[in-house]
Amino acid sequence: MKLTEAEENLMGYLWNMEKAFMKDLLDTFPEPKPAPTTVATLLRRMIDKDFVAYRTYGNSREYYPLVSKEDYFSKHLDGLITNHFDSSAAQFASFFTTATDLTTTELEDLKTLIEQQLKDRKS
Amino acid sequence: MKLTEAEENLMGYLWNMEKAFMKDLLDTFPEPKPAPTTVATLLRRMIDKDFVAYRTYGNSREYYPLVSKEDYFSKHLDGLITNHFDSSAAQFASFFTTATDLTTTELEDLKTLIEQQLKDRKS
DNA sequence: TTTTTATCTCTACATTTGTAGAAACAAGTC
DNA sequence: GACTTGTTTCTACAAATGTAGAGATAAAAA
Repeated sequence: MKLTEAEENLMGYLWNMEKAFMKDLLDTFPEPKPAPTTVATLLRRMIDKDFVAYRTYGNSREYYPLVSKEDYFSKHLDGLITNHFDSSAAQFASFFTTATDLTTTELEDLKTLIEQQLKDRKS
Repeated sequence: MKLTEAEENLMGYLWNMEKAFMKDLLDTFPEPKPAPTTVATLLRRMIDKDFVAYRTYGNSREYYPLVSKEDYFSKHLDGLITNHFDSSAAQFASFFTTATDLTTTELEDLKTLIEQQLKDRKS
């Protein structure tokens, strides 16, 4: 099961806020804000898909993600790599570093990160 | 303009083959193959969206991509990073290296690649 | 040249997606 | 207690998507 674009967008807010009431979500949307019923519908669908759950507080609900951003995008990436990069994460990585316009500093940071990760594995 | 999932899948074949006739595309699909008219419809929509064009050879057409896989995914990535990683490619990169299960060798290759890229920039 | 095969266009249709009004309620405000 | 506000459910509906039949046609095969 996958989120649609509108749902994914809303989910983005929810990931940032960790948990939120309808009102908070609506506030987060930039103008022009969608109708409250629109957000309600999206939330409902996301609940049906088991991406979101909620706790009831009085008359309203506090929504929260059931799937972490990491897990979600990890799967997303995985699908992308499987379908379009010969299932090779390395191939994708190589594509990524060339396609994105990382600054020199960012590249250096990335290198450090990789070195760190390599070091961690040795243990 | 964006490709839908079914279209993107078909586009994947086209990118691999560089150019292809209807028949070749159909052959590429794994069982159960879609109806030829289904593929025809997808191609037509992709042509309308300017992602594909064709040369006429006799009675049939040789289709080819108008957008490179690199450009396409570059934009895709860009959108993803903008919307969910604070517009920071570095942040995404860091997520990527942890989320994907790169082998040690792949990590080393990636490191080499980055070093190469850093070296290239210095000139 | 009759038949078969491949391809293309047009049309169709069920689902999914994006968006939201109408109506029901509960909680807070006057 | 009547009114306003926030929230939810139900229902709706246009547009996008996935999938493909019917029919026209042209090339290839028999």
